[in-house]
Amino acid sequence: MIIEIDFNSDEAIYVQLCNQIIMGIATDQLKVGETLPSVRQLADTIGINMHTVNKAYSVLKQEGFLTIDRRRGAVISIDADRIRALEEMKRELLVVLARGCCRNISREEVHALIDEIFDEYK
Amino acid sequence: MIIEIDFNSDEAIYVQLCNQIIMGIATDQLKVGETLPSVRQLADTIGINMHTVNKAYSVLKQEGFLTIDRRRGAVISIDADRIRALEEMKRELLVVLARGCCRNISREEVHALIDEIFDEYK
DNA sequence: ATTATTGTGCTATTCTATGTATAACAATAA
DNA sequence: TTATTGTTATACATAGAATAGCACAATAAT
Repeated sequence: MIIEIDFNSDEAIYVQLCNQIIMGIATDQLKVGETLPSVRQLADTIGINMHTVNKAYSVLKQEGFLTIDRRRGAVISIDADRIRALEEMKRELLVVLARGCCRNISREEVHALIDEIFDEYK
Repeated sequence: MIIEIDFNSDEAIYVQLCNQIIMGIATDQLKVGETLPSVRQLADTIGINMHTVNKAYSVLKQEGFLTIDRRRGAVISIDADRIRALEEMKRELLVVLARGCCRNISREEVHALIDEIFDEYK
């Protein structure tokens, strides 16, 4: 899987890494059970520090997107807490949709956008 | 309009302020043409520094949610660049929906969530 | 068994963002 | 005239982000 970091972004590198990996899972480019590269390996590939990758992995572990096994390394394994996920999603959507609503983006346009994105996801 | 800041949040105070004001516009609690309190006044009400409020207002001005008039102060006035707003919304939704998709949140559940939120908005 | 690689922990440093604090200025309102 | 406004500038303290180097025990590869 190709990971691209925007070093000019105001978003932290480890956050970008987390988001790209999560989007990789959503698009089925990364499948449950697959292993990610070691922190040193991925850091070398991207050209960043080992600890930055380690932080991303730690966050993903904390959020329940992967487990870290001594033997196999970082393994994709979803801990699907649907209730918490729905609550979190609503909190985030409230902010995102407010911006759109102010710009006169209609309910239908958002629905279309959702479908468009879901078609790319599994 | 009531503004509540969570000082234990990891989100910056000025970002919370921006989001609450934008959500205030979306829920029609703040209407176009209305004026916001002066930076010193609002800072005093919330119990934060003047510059923190000023930064929030500056960001909102930059993003096109209000204009700042010497005479009237900060006035709500939406600069509706729909195309840019749609692009920005898609970028944000890609990240939010990926998290939900991994947690097996269905397309229909998201649509329901969108409707639920839009019912609160204008 | 030896070597290499792994995740993890620790300390340290640099840089940036955030929030607070004063002070000052010109423009406007009272 | 006086008070308040938005704005700008500087300074300081704190926290987060990213890098760097070192070390350790556990595992994999040879």
